[in-house]
Amino acid sequence: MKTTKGKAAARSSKEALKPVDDIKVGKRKAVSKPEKSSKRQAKKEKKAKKDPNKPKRPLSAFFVFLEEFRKTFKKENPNVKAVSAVGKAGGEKWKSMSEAEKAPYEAKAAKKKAEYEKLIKAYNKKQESPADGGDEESEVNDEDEEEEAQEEEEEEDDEDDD
DNA sequence: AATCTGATTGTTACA
DNA sequence: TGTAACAATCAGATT
Repeated sequence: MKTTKGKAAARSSKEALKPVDDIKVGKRKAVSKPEKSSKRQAKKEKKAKKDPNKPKRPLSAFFVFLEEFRKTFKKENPNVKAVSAVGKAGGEKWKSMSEAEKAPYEAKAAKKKAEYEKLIKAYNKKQESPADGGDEESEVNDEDEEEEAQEEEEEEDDEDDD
């Protein structure tokens, strides 16, 4: 049962038709120490959805850009239904973009990261055993810490000379 | 039916 | 320090 082992091209026959000969892209993992093979968690949250409160990792600038790119890509390529197509196209475009272009995306990603830290902290707290013999300074109030940090910071003041 | 896969890069987390 | 896996997406594919 190596359901999780599926090579870059094994079961699916749509995009998996790609030649696995020199595809070095799909080998991000198992680069030199596959001995452990002790994955901390499942690969997707779908299966390991045991903790619905667990915050997902912050999307990287690339992913933030991808979300927008996907719309555009699908709009111009409504026939393309392969996720890999957008991934590849987005990847190349991303590399083609200048850091100045990625800047706004990185800024967005930075916010996600900040929120993630906050969420993960709260998540850790919930996991921790609150029943700790000690003096707690009125910690939990209603065990319902809903996020409420909606701040729109637009720091765009850098366009003058050209 | 529900889980899983592929592909991109970045980022996070552990040893 | 470095590796390893996951973050979204979408429709097919597999269990």
